[in-house]
Amino acid sequence: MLTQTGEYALRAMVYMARKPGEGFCGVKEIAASTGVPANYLAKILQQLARSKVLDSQKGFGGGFRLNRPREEITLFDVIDPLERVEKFDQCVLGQRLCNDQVACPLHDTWKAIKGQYLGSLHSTTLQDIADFRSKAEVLEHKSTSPALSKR
Amino acid sequence: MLTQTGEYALRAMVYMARKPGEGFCGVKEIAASTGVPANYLAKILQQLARSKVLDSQKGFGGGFRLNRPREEITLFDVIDPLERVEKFDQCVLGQRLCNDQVACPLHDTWKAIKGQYLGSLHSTTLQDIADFRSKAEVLEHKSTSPALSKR
DNA sequence: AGCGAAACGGACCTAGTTATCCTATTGTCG
DNA sequence: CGACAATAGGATAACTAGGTCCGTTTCGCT
Repeated sequence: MLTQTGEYALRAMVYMARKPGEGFCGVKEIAASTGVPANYLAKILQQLARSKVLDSQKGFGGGFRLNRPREEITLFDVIDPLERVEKFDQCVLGQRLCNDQVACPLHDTWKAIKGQYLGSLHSTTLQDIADFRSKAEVLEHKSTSPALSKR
Repeated sequence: MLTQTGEYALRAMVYMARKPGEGFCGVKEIAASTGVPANYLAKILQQLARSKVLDSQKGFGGGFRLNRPREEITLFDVIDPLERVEKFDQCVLGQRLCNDQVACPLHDTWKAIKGQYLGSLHSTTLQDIADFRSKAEVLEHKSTSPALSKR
């Protein structure tokens, strides 16, 4: 479903999206909080920076931060630069020619499955994830919730 | 979305499901028709035989065949024995404890995405795929279609 | 200007997946 | 029974993804 790399990227992005404030956060901090190997995470974040999802800053006090507001970054934006998405366009049965007109037996079925998946990735933003509150939290703050007025 | 191995398995199974007759088909035949490396395909089919999706027969005239009627084999049955499905149960964010009660921020979202995918795999049978007719075929046989009376 | 903290980039190592090859083993046919 | 055709299964090679290491560059701070 997700490669290890894609999963790591998601962990880091969710971490950053949920962290209050606008400052840069360092690789070490993110790695420690998400359990991702620091050196490898650095590579991943560099790729995300290259694809303009993240913004990076060298030197003291530097690190990474979201390059756009949370609600404008989808799960697709995070995963797309890291996984072999070109395979998505290729026919599962290996036919050279396979499209809506000339289709392999699996085409319609697989197109639907693929569509659902990509649709979900495209329609879910980091905002949606960041807004999440566990049931425990919801119960705890049910009556006197200041956090919900954020919006 | 699918590993190479899973894709190859699907190709072979669709081929067998669409092939008329009940006899065994050899690895070489399937490999030639689906473009899958023959030796590797043999390994895959052996695994599918071990997981009771296929039936195998050694010796002259031997090969593989579906172990159950087409309509009782789902895409999930084909892919499940070959891919690391245990990962599906693990929290994407890496939390040791993550379930409906105590959940990570991604839990609900990812559960939905996963559910759609697995649901599709479970609800699509080889019969559904085998029944497929391309638009060209549909047009060709539109008026005098004997094939549709199969059911 | 000099120091240290960070990302950047390249080289390299490791492990898992994909693919090949070779030797059994088991079946059919003459 | 012997020849042959097929799967079964083990060993191994090739490739790719995952992961580490180290020197370089860029920045903030004093």
